Amino acid sequence: MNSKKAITLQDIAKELNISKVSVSKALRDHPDISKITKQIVRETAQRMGYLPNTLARNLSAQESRTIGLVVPKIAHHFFASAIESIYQTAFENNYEIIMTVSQENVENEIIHIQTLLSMRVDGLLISVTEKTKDRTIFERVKERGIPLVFFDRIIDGLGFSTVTTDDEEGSYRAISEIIHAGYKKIAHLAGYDYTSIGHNRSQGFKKAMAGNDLTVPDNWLVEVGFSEDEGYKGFLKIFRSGILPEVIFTVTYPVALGVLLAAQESGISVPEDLQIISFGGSIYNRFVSPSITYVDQPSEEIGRKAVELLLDEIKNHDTREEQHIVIPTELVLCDTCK
Amino acid sequence: MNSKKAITLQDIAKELNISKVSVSKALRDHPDISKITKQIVRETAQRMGYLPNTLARNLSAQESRTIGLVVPKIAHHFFASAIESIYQTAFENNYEIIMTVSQENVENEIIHIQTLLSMRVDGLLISVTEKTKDRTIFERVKERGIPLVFFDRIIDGLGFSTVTTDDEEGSYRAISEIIHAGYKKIAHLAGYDYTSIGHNRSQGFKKAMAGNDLTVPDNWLVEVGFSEDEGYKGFLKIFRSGILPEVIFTVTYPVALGVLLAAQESGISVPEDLQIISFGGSIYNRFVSPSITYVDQPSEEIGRKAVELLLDEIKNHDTREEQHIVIPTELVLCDTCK
DNA sequence: ACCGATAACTTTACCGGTAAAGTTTATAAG
DNA sequence: CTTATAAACTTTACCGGTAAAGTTATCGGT
Repeated sequence: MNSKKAITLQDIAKELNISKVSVSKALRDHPDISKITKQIVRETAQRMGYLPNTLARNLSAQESRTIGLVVPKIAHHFFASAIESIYQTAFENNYEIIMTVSQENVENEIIHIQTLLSMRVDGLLISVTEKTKDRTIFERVKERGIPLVFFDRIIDGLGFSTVTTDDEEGSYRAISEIIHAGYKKIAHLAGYDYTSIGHNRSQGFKKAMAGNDLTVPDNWLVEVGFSEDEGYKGFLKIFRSGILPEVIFTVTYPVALGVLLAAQESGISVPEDLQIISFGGSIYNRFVSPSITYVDQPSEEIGRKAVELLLDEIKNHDTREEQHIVIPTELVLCDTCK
Repeated sequence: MNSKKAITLQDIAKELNISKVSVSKALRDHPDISKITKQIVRETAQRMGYLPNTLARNLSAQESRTIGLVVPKIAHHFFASAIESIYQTAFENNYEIIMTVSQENVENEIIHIQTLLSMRVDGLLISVTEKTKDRTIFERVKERGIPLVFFDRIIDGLGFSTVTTDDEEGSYRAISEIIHAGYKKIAHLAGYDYTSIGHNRSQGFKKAMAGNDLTVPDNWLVEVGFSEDEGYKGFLKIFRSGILPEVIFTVTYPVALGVLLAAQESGISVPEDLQIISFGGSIYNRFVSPSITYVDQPSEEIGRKAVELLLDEIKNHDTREEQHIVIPTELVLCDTCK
């Protein structure tokens, strides 16, 4: 029952008394080989259950038709959905994806990038962890000339292309809109400022507040991670600091859920006593009560664009300039912030 | 800016005026090489940014330390969570995962399995689509002697190991429990009977009903797919057929959400007029209103066990017997079925 | 002084493909 | 009747590693 070694070109060649190169050519429909031989070879390969050895082919071809993907998490609506569309788009273009998960851990991220480089992927698709600051590994990738596209959570200034949502603009418009709806006391559970999305979403928030002559007390601007847990803690920080705002704007959807939970446990009713608005939603949001008003990120589009951009860079290796695609978002009004 | 070809053992060898085999041995800490040389080689490799070519290594070694994974979907709580734990467990054991997504499509599933075999993965981890009936491809895998472990959605009778939840028993106990709580009119949106989970969950349901001398009218037993969409349609089928049951038991959580949505749109209040109970839950369920009583599947444990079992089979290739691990579930009471 | 053992390499061969450069035979052109 | 040309192969070389076998130089034992 042991794994008998797989059929190779040589096995087929021996069977037919021709050279393995002829078999290789026949299967690739090379003009050197006659129609009859091609036919026979194809049938024999089929019959013997031949499957080409991708390792050998890629080693020889010096390309792998494989893309390396590094994401911080899977079980998070935005990523699950973006990943699904990345897989779909790659599949349609005949590329394989090798995905790795950093678990929001910087060391894992580095290990995974190295592993993917070792596997000689044709390009990299990366969304960094919530803690990534050090750029060294990315500079190394740059030196090697491996195409890389960042999506959603990016590192800029390195000359790599990026695909993001309009974090600043989207936040700005969303907050402006609810200010015009009459809310004035707005707090922000922001992402760490050294993360691209943390910084940009926070910028949009600040601009909207400043543009409407509203000030934000220090303890209404709290830096947190991107998880539910962090939202929970973040709410308590604001709650305990004294005065509760009318609205809390959160950097991600899980953070909003954390706030919701912490508020409920603290005896604060949402949306009666407190409004929540988040950047990013979830397919489950419409079942959540109260459903949270959110800035919708088109996750599938981000995934698709990221793959397309990367494939473009892989093909037009030397000619391509770095590109920065920004995908517009829109505010979806739900039970909160009415 | 083009991708300059990567550093190889030969490059390091030339730099140091030794043979590439010595470099290879030095980096692998082979006893043939002196301490001083090893030191120099390591430093030089580091300095030159050497990363081993996994393709070449695996081709030569005839093993890849890679597991092929085939799942039907990602953006579904059970899978997102199981996948995350599969990745984690593989990472801890120094294995890479190559995941592919069938999108519940049988043809894709076959293509992906072939691709993974071509990539010479050391083993396969598969959860089949909701439509998979044909066993041919799995028989081929068996013939090749490649270790394969099915998880959650399995095909049995082929001699492969499986990791599942106690679908039948879990359903049986859950339904028995709510019968004892006083509910008698219970419908079931079942999965297709040729799927393992569809069949087993349905069996458990039927046994519980029969065991309590309850009959199930034909139109209260509807076969559907595993998605929200299917739940929506399934509810309408029951709703339009005349009499509404007190409880609808759904084969998956997304199906339950579909029922919830369709019920609400049809003017049926949940949980006042109708109870829902589902096999499988979601981290978001506690935010859903009404939260749905569900049979909890330990998705992380399933993922972890599946990887461990597969690694075991990869290592003890010939000696291992097929194993069938069944992981117990428990009923989690929420807003429905009180 | 000679022999065998050992340390520290080097050379050769192979993994399973593909590209490039032969080789043979039939056929068409001059 | 040569000779160039094309068709249909075969041979050789290479991709970047690793295992196995071969090569030196050194050293201790007798």
